[in-house]
Amino acid sequence: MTVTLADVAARAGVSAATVSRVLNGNYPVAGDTRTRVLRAVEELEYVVNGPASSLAAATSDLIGILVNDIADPFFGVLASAVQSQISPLGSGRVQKLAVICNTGGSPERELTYLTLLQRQRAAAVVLTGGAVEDPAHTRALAARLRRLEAAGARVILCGRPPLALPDTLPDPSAGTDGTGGTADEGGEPGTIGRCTLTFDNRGGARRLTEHLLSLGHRTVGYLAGPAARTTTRHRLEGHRAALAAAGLGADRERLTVHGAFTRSSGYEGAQELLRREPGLTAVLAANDTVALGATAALREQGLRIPEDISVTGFDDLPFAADAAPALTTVRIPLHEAGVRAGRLAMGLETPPEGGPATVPADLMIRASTAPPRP
Amino acid sequence: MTVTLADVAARAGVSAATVSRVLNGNYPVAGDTRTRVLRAVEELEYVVNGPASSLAAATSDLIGILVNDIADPFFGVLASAVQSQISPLGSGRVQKLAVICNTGGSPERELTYLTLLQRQRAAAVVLTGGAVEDPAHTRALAARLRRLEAAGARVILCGRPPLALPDTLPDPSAGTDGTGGTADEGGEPGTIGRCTLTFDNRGGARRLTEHLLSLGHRTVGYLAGPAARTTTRHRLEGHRAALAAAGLGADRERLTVHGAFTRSSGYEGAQELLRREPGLTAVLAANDTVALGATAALREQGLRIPEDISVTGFDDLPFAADAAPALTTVRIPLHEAGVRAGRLAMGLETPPEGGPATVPADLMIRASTAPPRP
DNA sequence: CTGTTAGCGCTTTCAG
DNA sequence: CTGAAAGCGCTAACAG
Repeated sequence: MTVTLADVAARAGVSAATVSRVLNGNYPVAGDTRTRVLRAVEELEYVVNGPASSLAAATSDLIGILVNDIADPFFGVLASAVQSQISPLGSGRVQKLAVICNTGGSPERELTYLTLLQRQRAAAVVLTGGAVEDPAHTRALAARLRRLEAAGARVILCGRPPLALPDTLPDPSAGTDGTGGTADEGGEPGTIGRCTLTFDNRGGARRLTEHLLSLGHRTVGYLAGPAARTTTRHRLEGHRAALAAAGLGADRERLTVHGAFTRSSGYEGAQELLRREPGLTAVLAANDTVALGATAALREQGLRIPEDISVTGFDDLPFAADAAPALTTVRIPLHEAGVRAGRLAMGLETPPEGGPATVPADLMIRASTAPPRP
Repeated sequence: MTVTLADVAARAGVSAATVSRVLNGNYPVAGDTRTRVLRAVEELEYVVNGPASSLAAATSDLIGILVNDIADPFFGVLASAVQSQISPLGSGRVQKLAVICNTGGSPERELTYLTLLQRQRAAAVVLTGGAVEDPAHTRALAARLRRLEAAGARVILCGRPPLALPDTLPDPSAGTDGTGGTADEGGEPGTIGRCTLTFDNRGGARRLTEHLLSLGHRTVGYLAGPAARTTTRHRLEGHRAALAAAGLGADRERLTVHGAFTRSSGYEGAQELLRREPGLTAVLAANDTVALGATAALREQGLRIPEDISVTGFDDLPFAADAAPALTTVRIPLHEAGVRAGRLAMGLETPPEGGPATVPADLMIRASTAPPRP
């Protein structure tokens, strides 16, 4: 019923092999034959059978992108940027399709998707956003990624640190030089995460906190993300490092509230923070979305921003600059990072020399922060 | 090198057929044999070869989702909702993968992606957002979709009207009853778009405009989306219908500026509108993002919102309620629509009876609109 | 430059 | 309930 290569070959009066060659353009074919084949393809409205060619060629043109939730602009921007490097508009015909996987932050789903992608023989897999910090999961994840790499897939980590496996690596220090060993050998330790782009979450949070301190704030609350995630931990560490440097280390637990990376979590968290410490003069949120929720809650308490209380976000998503007041935050160049990840996934770029590349996180001072009231 | 079905079969001491059967669970297998096979699968870390099974079974577990740009929350929310219905967490094991395709609004890319998806033998294709209105493109699109359906893929339109092909259909009226004919027969007219969810863009825009008129506005500008797109046209039509009903039809062209669905387009458009008509008391934007840009531009001109000028959006994206002032807009239940589209794509739900289903668009009156100054 | 020949790894009748 | 056998549609040597 459906037209196959053989049909095209018959119509063009050539062999199937020849048709395959003109279609893939990876082998010399006489210009004349070529046009004849192309015409037959047109006339028959022939469309290659992807699964069949993937099977025969042992490759596929799918690239997996794991995200927490594609509805979250953080991941949307990242995924869109990755896409821009692997999709049809680009240079040449090397076009891959992006399989977007919503993990919802669930370790099990992350693993499930990885298996599904391996099943599809994905050419590459991009894991975005922070990782769940749990030894068992990390181990399982490393195993899956190793298998994926052994199967020839490129693995790119974007927004998370390379996998730390102290208890699995024979010699942890060996992995650091970054250049040795091939991914094809499977079990090779230190291999996973060679293609890594980490975000400078720690540095960004530190600078953000320093900014607040320099404005004179001394009683700052922190709306942290979900526990056991690298993003949460790193941002929190940066924040506390800055406080500690200013001699403000004490009382940290009381002024930290954990929650999801959502607006409602920010809304509730801000209320909780205020309940614990009515004298709060600033609130740092885990990200911009959380900051928006916090802002709403604080306003409802009759507080003006930034006159009565300062608020900061993180990520600098598109809406941050348009919030009122415009949100002071930390800009992570998500688009650029995504583009880079996309290029790595396509093999257009070589993995960063000397270990993971760090994506900068720059302070964006806007209108939501000001000195505390005297 | 890589382990295959045969390896598993050998290890379990059964035939390949049996392994296939337990893996697919679509055929009775003795409980004992079953566990033996499953154990072998575990031990060998066997992962099915997707392309091979797709080839053999002539099916694939990919579902294509065409979006303008996945970084745009409008599409992100939609795609996420579709995902929620087709992905691993759900009921049963029927898990499909979502291939997200950024068309960037380009007709050519839309067609290219459709071909790519057909090549992958996608089980379904969901086209989201407005369609480009160009006879040639519509014709080409219809042809592609028809082929896709003929190849057994389900085609779902989400956010656009069914394909209008007056010049191609032998009997346009025949397609309207919606129930006749099977998609499998190919050329069947009236078939395409049977699985359609249209958004009530016209009604939403009309209600929004009526709201402004009822507040007393008489000089309202309109920041329309890109020309030749159904979304743009329908929203504009609704807007003008409301104006006409109020006897305000004249001078429309002058107070309408077309632009992209972007913030910068809103920013520039608002400036242009103000240049053309300094006495403007309200600006309706094509969507929330455009409204944000317009708001910024108006503020820079020293105008307060809503005291000096009212602004409205469209879509009610998450950030609309958090804008300051909170944006009056029209809520399109994107999540619900996406869920429905996902279910249709999975064949979990039957196509809407009696033609395209209309997704409502409700007015959300918030703080960005108020009566004009006397 | 082109044709022939084997498979790629799985599913699926058709017989047991 | 299980096995044997015949492809699914394409690619990739290998000869010409």
